[in-house]
Amino acid sequence: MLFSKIFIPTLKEAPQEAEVTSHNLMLRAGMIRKVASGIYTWLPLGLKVLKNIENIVRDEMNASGAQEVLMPMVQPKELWLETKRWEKMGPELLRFKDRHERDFCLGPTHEEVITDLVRLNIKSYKELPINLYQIQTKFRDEIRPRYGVMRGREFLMKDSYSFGIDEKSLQDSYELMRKTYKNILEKIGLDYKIVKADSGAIGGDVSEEFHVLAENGEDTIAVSDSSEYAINTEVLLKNNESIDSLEGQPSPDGNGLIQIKKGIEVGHIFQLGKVYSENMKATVLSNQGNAETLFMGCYGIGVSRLVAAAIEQNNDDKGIIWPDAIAPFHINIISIGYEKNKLIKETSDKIYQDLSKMGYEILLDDRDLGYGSKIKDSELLGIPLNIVIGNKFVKEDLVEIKTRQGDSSLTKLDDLNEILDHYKNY
RNA sequence: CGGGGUAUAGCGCAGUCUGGUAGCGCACUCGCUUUGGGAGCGAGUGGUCGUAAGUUCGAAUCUUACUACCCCGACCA
Repeated sequence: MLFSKIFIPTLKEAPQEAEVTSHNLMLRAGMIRKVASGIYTWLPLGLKVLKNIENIVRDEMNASGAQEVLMPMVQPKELWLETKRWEKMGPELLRFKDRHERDFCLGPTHEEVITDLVRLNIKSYKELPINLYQIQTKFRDEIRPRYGVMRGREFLMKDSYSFGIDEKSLQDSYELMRKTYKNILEKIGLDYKIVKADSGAIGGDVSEEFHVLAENGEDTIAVSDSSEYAINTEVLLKNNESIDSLEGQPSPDGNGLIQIKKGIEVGHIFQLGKVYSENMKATVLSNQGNAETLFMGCYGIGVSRLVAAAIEQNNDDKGIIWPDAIAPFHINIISIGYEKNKLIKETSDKIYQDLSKMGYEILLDDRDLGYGSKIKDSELLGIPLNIVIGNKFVKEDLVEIKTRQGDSSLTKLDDLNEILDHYKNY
């Protein structure tokens, strides 16, 4: 894409509304704009990243055997009455009436709708286990939305729900999702921890959170310094103990000492058991011909939150540093004098074509600006690799290859393929 | 909901104390010169100063009420 044509309204100065790094950078890089508190429009650059993450999530979910569906955002009161959540949930459940005075809510989650779907359409143990998921906009009227899309009211979430005939089936589904979530976070390229958690209001027995480690994380987690063990400090702390008192204590799993870290919760997996299926009478016939209540699990990933989390974990004072797998563009061709110098234009266009054919997402900065402006923007946007074509090319036949991390080298254009092979591990 | 803060051009700000009809930087438009770390000169565009009411000859400025947004807390997949 040509930089001069794509809609990326970057900001030189930090907007006063953003105090958190990822929020600040998403606004400055022209990824999002606010419509109301906790409600955002995604602009082309932000949307590309969002879609990249969404597609990784989708690929891994499909690979696990889960099937994609799309449920409505608007849900009728009647289903929520069945699980008693119409009364239990507070104002975070946004309720309204249609023109016939019938009550509805905006879906903050979809246990009711999915359980209704399954109980009406799955009748035999032979159709189980099944795992259905969607990637969809959720709405929760948070008490205090904050930090941009990190804690928005409207946000994109992948939520999936597994149904099985017995406890064993649930555990298998849970383990499969646990593995799938690890694959997703590793593929995106983030440093994370699986954290033992309080299952909270959703109910059920077993639950673990996936936290992306970052200094600005909202949650404080205790991790062992010598094992994989991690636990949410909310679970660990008893009567008025301070978080600091945990640091250096023996880890509860018996391995090493506790370290306190900050994390951003990007995923949560639950073994719900029969909580919802009992309330909603979701049963199938077993091989004995008996009606058996379904065992249910639910698994969420905050797709839009992952965008912010990735930035929180990967940035410097110049801007964003995207992991290759989710970068909006892999390579930025910084062409200095594009409109004025025919050789530079033709060479830039040629490289653009060649690299695009190789499967890279390419940005070509054709704007009538100097090197400084262009490299600053590229650094702000976090594009992993830059190819600079300017007067060094005209005079000495050299282009500069410069990574977002700061490595740079000059090379003849002939060597480009070889150089790029080095960065080809996307 | 409790506490704190902000609201003046697209963004960042000054002007408010001490009332006199709005300004700076960046961005944007046009022209010329520039082009390897956010270019220069010249000429321009853009604001009923968050909303409403009040005080006053006169309000961005004083008074009152309201709203929106941000931060801390409670809360939260």
